[in-house]
Amino acid sequence: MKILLVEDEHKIAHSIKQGLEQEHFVVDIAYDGKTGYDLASEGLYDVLILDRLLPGLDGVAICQQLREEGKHTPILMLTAKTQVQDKVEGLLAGADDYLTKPFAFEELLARVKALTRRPSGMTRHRLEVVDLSLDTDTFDVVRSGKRIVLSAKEFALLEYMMRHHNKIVSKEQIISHVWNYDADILPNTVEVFIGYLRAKIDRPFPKEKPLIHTIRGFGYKIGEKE
Amino acid sequence: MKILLVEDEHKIAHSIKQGLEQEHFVVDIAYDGKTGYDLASEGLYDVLILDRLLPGLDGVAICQQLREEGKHTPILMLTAKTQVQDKVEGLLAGADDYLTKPFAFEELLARVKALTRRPSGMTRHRLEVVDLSLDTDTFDVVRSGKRIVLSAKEFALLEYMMRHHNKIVSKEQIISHVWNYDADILPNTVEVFIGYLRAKIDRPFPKEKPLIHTIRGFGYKIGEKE
DNA sequence: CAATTTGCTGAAAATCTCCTGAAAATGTTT
DNA sequence: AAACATTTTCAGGAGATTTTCAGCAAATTG
Repeated sequence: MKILLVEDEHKIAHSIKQGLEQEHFVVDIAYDGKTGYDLASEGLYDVLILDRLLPGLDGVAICQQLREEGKHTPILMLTAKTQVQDKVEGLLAGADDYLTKPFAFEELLARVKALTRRPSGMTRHRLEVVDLSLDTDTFDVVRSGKRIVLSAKEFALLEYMMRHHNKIVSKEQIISHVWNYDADILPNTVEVFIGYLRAKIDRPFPKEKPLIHTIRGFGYKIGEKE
Repeated sequence: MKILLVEDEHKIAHSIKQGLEQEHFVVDIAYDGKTGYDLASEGLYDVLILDRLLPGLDGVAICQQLREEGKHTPILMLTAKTQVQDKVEGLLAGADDYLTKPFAFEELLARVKALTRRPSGMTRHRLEVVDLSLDTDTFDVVRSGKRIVLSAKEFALLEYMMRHHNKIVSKEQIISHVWNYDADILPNTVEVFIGYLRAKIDRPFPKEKPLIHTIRGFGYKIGEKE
């Protein structure tokens, strides 16, 4: 789960980033509206957190522009003011939720989670593929009743693949969704992590069919067949 | 938005119909598989909701048949059991989503909405020529309901030809579009790959007319006639 | 009907992709 | 700072794909 945080106050930005990373989100920061907009429009993020007041392009403007382009990434808007006026403006611009500063981190977290959950229906924090399940709330990963312990990156990779089960995902897609945008990662790194996942979720279950498949020349796929 | 609901239990069918109508969907009901299939194949519906277990033709069978005919109306499958086997079977048959009974109506609604949303949100990347279809998103290639596995270059070549179906494409055009601009490729390489494609998409279907045609002196063409 | 061109095909050669063990770099805990 | 875990790069090799080559068949030309 990748989040873009657009916030000009470095201190606040970093503390939020850190908090979200402890919750296993991948977080990129943009310190001004322009770069924020540029990054957001690539469409690689699952949630955007926009500050209402920003140097250059402000939160509402970014929001509006993205919506006009047909992008509907969930947006959480942060604002200093409590004014009803602001809230209305933000929602009109296309924001999905609103949070007034100062706020408790827990509150931010709750709303971000609500936004990430929304597209897949009601309360859904569990991904399942055949006999493998992954819980994005508790970070439990279980196959055939057995608990599996994963590292942060392994978890992020598996989550991404499970969100796209039965679809082929290329190494490039994986890199841009699972790693930060400024990370300079070789395709081989993905291969290595696929290897780690196989060692943990396929090899220990020789009775079951393997779930991770490589489609040579295209990428990888998680699912039962092929 | 028009929905076809194929469900033999009248009570359930009506309560679902009523709920969806409150959400401004237009809902038709078929109480058995045969009529369900007949109605569905007219292609007038935006979403199909199929019960897994039906008198006569069951949900999976309907699903399979429709897909083989190249119809890709989004399908939501309802199944009584939680069995992994069932889910897999349904998805293999070509369902887009499934829901296990009993379910909360809200959940059904959420999924139906998700299915109706998809076409507007994401453009279906599917190319079709007669009974051959190629999905540039999932990389699935299917002819007459049969999956065809292609290598990366074969896929790229077929994609290019299908984007220009019924048009003649020269070997030079193919080279410059399917290979990198700096690749130094002999025309014969294209001939070889055309051979590979024929072996995979024409030869295994002797009952159908071949789709790949050589126009001596000019190039190749993909399409029904000539 | 020869002579030439164009395309097909089997098989060899060249190249590329992916996997893996291990080392290096980075991060975390104690 | 040491011990440990995680992330990332590197290098070698197995196997699949891509590309070339060479001989043959079919069409075209004169």
